[in-house]
Amino acid sequence: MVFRSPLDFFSASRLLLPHFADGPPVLDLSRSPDDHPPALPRLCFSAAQIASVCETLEETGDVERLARFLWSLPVTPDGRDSISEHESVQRARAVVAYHTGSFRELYNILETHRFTRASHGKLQAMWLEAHYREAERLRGRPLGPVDKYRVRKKFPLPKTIWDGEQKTHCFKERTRGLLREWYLQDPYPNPGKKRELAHATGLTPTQVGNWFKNRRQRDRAAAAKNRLQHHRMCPDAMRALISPDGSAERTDGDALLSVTDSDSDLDV
DNA sequence: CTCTATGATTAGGA
DNA sequence: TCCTAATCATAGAG
Repeated sequence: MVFRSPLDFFSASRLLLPHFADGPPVLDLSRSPDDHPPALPRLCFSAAQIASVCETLEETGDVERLARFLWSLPVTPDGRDSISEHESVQRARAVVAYHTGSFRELYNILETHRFTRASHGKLQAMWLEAHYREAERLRGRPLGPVDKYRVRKKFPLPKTIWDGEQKTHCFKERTRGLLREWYLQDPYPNPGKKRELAHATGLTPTQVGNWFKNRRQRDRAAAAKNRLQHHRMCPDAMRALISPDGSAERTDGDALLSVTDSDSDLDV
């Protein structure tokens, strides 16, 4: 036995890293050709240790060193060895491929290994960024939101890094009805009320907050538009609405009320 | 495709 | 921290 604990191995591997080019000692362990995992403690231990090194290097963001470390590992092309089976190792390979611009390799890694939910966010971001960059290079100018949308449509996330969860584009009608009711009663709910509403609608408090925020913003925008339109149609009447001292404070408030019915809320 | 509606995110202020 | 304004993202209608 070479290393007694993960920490031993890790600190050793950090020291040895520059010399790994000729093969780290830990890899010289004899191992059975394949798939009978007789659960040799030594074998599993080593692979797990390598995985742990990958994780740590990935966390520190030292991609250079991570790349060198991966380079030093024995690689079977099909990636079916006990080392490659560790998610951390595949994730590390993906990170390195991404940072070196080896997008083909990145896609291949992401498509051919199943990753757990905890990795999904980061891997999804890399998948998308890589495709954006390729598309960007192809057309020679930065992508706009619509271009990116098309790229996402063209290269859907592989099932290996996406559990199929979909963002809801619209809340349920009942939910929106509840939100509207509460909004009319109080457009600025305190945190307690937000939580209550969240519970009643099944949304998160943040979603409730977003909804109110968007609603206020869109009411104000519609109010401003209305005001402009009225102003154009009958400037004199509008002037009459402005208070005698010349301030226009009132118009905001009453426009705000008038707008709620411009939003197809016929059913509240 | 464009336009619209609507949920989410971000930057900056009080 | 919560707010606003601006903007992004995305589904659906036309």
